[in-house]
Amino acid sequence: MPELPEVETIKRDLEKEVLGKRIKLVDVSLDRAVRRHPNVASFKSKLEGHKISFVKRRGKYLLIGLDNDDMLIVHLGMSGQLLIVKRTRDARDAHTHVVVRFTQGGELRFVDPRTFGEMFVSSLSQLEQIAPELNELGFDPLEGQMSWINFDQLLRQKRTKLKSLLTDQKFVAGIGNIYSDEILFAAGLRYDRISDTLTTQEVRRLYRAMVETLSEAIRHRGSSLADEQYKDLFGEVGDYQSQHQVYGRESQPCRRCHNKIVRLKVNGRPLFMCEHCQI
DNA sequence: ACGCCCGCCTGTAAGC
DNA sequence: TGCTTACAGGCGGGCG
Repeated sequence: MPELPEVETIKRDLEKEVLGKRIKLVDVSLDRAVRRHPNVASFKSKLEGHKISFVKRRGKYLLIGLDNDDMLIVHLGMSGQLLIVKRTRDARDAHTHVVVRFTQGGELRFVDPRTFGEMFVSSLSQLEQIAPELNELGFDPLEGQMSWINFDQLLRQKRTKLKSLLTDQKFVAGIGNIYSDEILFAAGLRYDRISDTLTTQEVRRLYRAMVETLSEAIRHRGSSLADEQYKDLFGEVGDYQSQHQVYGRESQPCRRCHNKIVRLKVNGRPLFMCEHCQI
């Protein structure tokens, strides 16, 4: 579920809410939520007593730094939520698997019905051992440095359909099924165009579409689809779904040309596009 | 080496 | 009405 804009929204709010707080105790009610650890106790003991020193995002991962070399790393999978709760006696939502309580009061709850999400603790130096995929992430579309010229070189090193490439975390980190469709529409490109055959102008359009779509989505605090799985730290839904051009708009008129948006199944996943605007 | 499919889970909603 | 089936934002592993 949560892609870069949703994770970034959570990251920014986490910075305001948990920076400097000390972890008093950790309660794990589903072992699977901390499955990278040999046992629950090893997860708890790495957190309890430590103070939170930074919050970062890498792709769809949240990194919550501690006052030693360790980080609490969170991946929300498809249905994970992080919630800040001020009153710790308030009833926990169903599927609350991990609770991190602070000495200053309040707690952070990890809720995840489908259990694809997870939490684990690692230092930077242990990451390669514990979670190698984090070290293999591609560039972050919103972290400066990259220009469309670099992007052009990266695209030409591959011969892959654009949809697969945009959702490949090793190529570019943070884009999933929703935003790849929105980006391709904004760029006016079909999902099955091959990455090393784009014209210079098309590469520029794709790069621009990627940066602008993701930035706009963050401005709207992410997308919450019909089932409202995505909620921010405070349990509020995002707003960007109202700006979607294609995702979830099957058979509705394209906002640009008024042709019907089509829904396809590509690599086993739903894909939405305008066959007139995307070439 | 790469692309594609499956499985991991559970809640929801459509279909019969 | 109620049971069954398909499907969903992600990702890693295995197969061809």
